[in-house]
Amino acid sequence: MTSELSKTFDPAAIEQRWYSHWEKHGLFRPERPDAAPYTIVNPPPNVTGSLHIGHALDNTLQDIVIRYERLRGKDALWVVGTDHAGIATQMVVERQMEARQDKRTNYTREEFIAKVWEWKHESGGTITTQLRRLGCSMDWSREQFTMDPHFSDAVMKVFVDLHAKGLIYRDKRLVNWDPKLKTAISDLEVETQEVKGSFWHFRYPLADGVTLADGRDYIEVATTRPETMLADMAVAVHPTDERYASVVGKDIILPITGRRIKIVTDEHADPELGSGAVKITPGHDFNDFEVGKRAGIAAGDMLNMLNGEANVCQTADGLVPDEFIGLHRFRRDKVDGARELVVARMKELGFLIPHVIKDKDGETQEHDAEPRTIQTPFGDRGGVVIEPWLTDQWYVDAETLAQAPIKAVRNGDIEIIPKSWEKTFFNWMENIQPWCVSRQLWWGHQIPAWYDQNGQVFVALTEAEAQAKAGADAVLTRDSDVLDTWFSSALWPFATLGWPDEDAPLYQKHYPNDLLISGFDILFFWDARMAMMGRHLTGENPWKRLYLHGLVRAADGAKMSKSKGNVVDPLGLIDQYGADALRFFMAAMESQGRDIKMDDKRVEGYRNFATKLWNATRFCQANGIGASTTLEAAAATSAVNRWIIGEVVETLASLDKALADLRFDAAANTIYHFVWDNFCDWYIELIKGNFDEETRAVAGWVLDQILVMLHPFMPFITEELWHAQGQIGSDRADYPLITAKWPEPAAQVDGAAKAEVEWLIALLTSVRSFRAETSIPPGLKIVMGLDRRKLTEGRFNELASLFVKHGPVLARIGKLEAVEFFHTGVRINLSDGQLEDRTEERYVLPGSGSPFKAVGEEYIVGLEGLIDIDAEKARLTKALEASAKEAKSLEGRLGNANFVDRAKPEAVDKAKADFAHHSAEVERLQAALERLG
RNA sequence: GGGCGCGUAGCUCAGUGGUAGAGCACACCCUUCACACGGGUGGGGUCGCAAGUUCAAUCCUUGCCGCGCCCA
Repeated sequence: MTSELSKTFDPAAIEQRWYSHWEKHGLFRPERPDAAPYTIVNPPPNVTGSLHIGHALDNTLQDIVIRYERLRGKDALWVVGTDHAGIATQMVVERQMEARQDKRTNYTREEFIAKVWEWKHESGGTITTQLRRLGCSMDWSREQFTMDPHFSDAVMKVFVDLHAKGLIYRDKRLVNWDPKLKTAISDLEVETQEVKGSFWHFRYPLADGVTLADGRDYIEVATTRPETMLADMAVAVHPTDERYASVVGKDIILPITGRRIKIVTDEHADPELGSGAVKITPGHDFNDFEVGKRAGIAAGDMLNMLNGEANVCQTADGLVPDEFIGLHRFRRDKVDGARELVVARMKELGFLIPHVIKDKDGETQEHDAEPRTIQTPFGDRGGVVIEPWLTDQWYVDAETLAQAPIKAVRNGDIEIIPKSWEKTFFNWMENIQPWCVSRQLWWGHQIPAWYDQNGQVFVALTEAEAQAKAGADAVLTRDSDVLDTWFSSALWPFATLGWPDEDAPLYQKHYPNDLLISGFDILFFWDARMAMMGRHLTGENPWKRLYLHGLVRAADGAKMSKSKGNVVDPLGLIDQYGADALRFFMAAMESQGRDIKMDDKRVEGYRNFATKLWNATRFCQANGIGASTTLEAAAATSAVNRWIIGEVVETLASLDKALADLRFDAAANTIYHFVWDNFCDWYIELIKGNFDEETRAVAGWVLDQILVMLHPFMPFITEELWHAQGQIGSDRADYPLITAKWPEPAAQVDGAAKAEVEWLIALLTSVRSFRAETSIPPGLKIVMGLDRRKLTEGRFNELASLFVKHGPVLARIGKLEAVEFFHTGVRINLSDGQLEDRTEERYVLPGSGSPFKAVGEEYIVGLEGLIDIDAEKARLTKALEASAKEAKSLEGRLGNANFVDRAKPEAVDKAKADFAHHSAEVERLQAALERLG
C-alpha cells in the first residue's frame, strides 16, 4: 500500500526530516566512482554571515543544477565552505571587545587571533545551518574553511611561487586607506558617494618677483581639500595654456608652509576648468600621484602629511607648522580639523579668494567657498572617507595574469552567461590595475615575508627557509600584514580539491569545475580573480561556464539594505511558505540578465502549487495509483494514456533544453504547467471513473516522472511524495528520490492520441465556455447537435466514434446528455456512449438553437427558454466583429501585390487559409444571429 | 563622459519579423466524492515615443523620452 498522506501539506513537518535523512545517509554525494563528474563550487559565504535573500537565490540555482546532474547519474560534487573574511570577521570580534571596554591592542597578535578562532568555533558559520534549511545539497562531509591548514598551505605556496616569478612584488604607491579600520582596502571596496562640500579658491604667490603676462603676481588654484596644500609639491598647468607659458618652471612659495614648489606642465590640468592651474599633492591624490611621477618625483620622495588615522603629521621637509600637527584632516565630532585651520589661515593671510554671489535682492554677498557636490570615496565597511595614502604594499601583477582569462573568454573556452556580461568583463580585465593584496589586519593569512635589519625582504614558506636565504647572521622580522581575502578565495575551485597536490583524486576528477554561479556583483571581486589564479596556477580555466545572476530587490524595486530596513529574510519566507515554494519562486523569476523583484504573492502561489501536487497525489492514492516499477513508460493503449505519456516526453525535452541553457525560468514554468494544466486539470479529470489497470500504471508512472522532474526545484515535497507513493511493491526506503534516475520514458509522442485528446479538450473547453457565457445552469444537462450535411462521410464516422468512445467523459465534464447528427437519425447518448440510429426520425435543427464552434465543427444547442438571448447575441456579435476585423485585415494583405509576390509562400498560404476561415466565420455568425431573431 | 540593461495587461514578468502570453490581482459562476492554498468562464494591452529598413515591426536600425546599474 501507499502510505497515507495527511490531508494538508505542511512543509515544516517534512523539511527537517528529509534534510537530516539525506545528510545522514551521505546522499548529497553518493559514491559513484565510475560516473562522469559534475562539479560546482559554492562562493564561500563569509563565516560571519547569515543567509540573506541573495544567498537564497544563488544557492537555489546551484542546487537545482547539482540535483539535476545527480539525478542524471553524474558524480555530482558541490563544494561548500566558508571564507575567513578578514576585515569583516576582525570587526565582529573587535566590536564585541568594544562592548566590554576592551580592545584588540590590549592583546598580543596571537592572543587576539586565538579569540577570533574561539568566536569562529562558537558562532561562526551560522549560514551553513541556514543553507540546510533551504535544502541545499552540498557535500558537507568536505566542508572547508579558507584558513584550514591545507588551504593556508596552498595560499602560502602561491604567494611564494608568484613572488619568485616576479608576479608578486612590493611597491610604494597610493592605496585606498581606510583611516577607521587602519588598513588598505581594494578599490572595489570603495563606494563613491555624492556629498555636499565646498570649493575654495586660493592665491598661490609666485616667487622671486615673477609675474604673469597680465601682471598678476600669483596663480589661482582651487580645491575641495584645502588641507592637502600642506603637502603640495607643484602646481600644474596645461602645456598649451598661453596664460601660464611665461611662468612654467618658475617657483611658488606656498603660504603656511613656505615650501618652494615648481610650476609644471601636465595634460591633467584642464585649461577650461577654473583658472586652468591645479595644485598637485602627489602623496594624497591618485591623479596628482601620476602628475608627480611625470614631473620626475619618485614615489619615495612624495610628501606625506597624514598618519594612519588621517591626522596631520610632519612632512619630510619639516615645514608643517606645529599648530597643525595632530589635527584630524577635517572637522569631525564638532571639532575643527586641518581643513578648517588652513582656510582660516589663508583667509587671514589674504590668500583666500572669496566666492561672490548676488542674493535675490541683488545684493552681493561674499562666502569663503563655493558650494559644490563632491564625488567622495567611502569605505564600504568602515563608512568613513577613504584617504589616498602613500604606503609600501604587496602587489600582484594582475595585468599579466589577466591575459589568459581574457583570451579564454574571447575564444569561448569560458562561456559567460548571459553573454552581455562579457563586455563588462573585458573592460575591467583589460584595464586592470596592480592588485594590492596586503591588508593591515591580524586575522588572515600572514604574508610569508621576512625583513632583515636593513629592510631587505626574504619571501619563503617558512622562517627557517627565509633565514637560510638571509644568512645566519640576519635578524629577521616577519611582515605583519595579512593577505586580502580574495587572494585566498581565488584558489577555491582547486585548493578545495586537494591542489597543489596535482595527484589528489578529487582534483584529478573534479577540476576544472563545470560551472560557477555567482551574482554579477562579485564578477570582479571573485570570479575574475579565480579565473586569473586558476589559469595561471593550474594551467586550466577553473570552470567552463560562468553564470551571473542579478540582485534580489525589494518589492518596490529598491536595493535591499539594512539601513533602509527593507531586507526580506529568506528564513521568514521559508517559515511562511516552505523552502520548496521559495526555491521555486527563485527559479521561476530568474530570467537571464534581470534583477528579481521580491513578490510574496508569487511565493504564496508556488506554495499553492506544492499543495496542488500534494492533493493530486492524495487523489491518486485514493484510487489505487502507486509507484511505477519501471523507468520506461508503462505500456498503454488508450488515447488518454498514450497522450499523457507523450506529454511527459515533450515536457522532459523542454525541461532538459531549458536546464542545458540555464534558463531557470523556462525550466520552472515548463514543469509547473505540465503538473497543473496537463496532469491535474486534464489527465486526472479525464481518467476519473476509469481506473483500469493500465490507467493506474500510467498514472503512477506519470506521477513518478513529475516527482523526479520537479525534484531539483522542490526537493522536500517531492521526496516526501515519492516515499508516500513508493511503498507498494518496490522498496523505495532504500531508493530515495534524491538519487533516483532522471526520466527515460523510452516512448514517443503518439500524434494520433495527441490529436484525439486535444480534440476532446478543445470540445470540452468550448462547451464549458458556451455554457458559462450563455448562463446555462451549471448542473443542467444539455443536448447538442451538428449538421450531418456539412460533414464528409469520413469526418462523420470519425466524430461518431469519438463521441461514442468519450461519451462518459463528455457527459461528466461537459454536463452533456447527448449529441445528435441532424438530418440523420443518429443520436449518441453520451452518458453510456450508446449510439442510436433512428433514421426514421430524421433529427433536425431546432428553430432557435444557439451555435458554438468547436474544433472545426459548429454545434447547436437547442434550449429554448434556457438561454439568455441578449447575452447570446452579445457573444455572437463580439465574435463576429473579431472575425470581420481579422478578415478585413487579411483581405487587405492579400490584395497587396507586394505581399503575394514577395512574402514567403507559407506566409501567403497561411493568410489565404486564415482569410477563408474568418470569412466563413462571418457568414456563420451572421446566420446564427439571424436565427436568434 | 564611457559601457550595460530595462520600459509588453492593474502588478510582477516571459515571448515572437506574419492575428500578443503566464502568474497574481479583478469580474461572474460553482459548498461537483484530491484540492476554496480549489474548479470553471471572462474582462483587460495603438508591446515608452518618433523615424527608418521590410510586402509585413512589439520584435531589426537610428534618434528621443523615462528608469536602473557599472566604470571614469
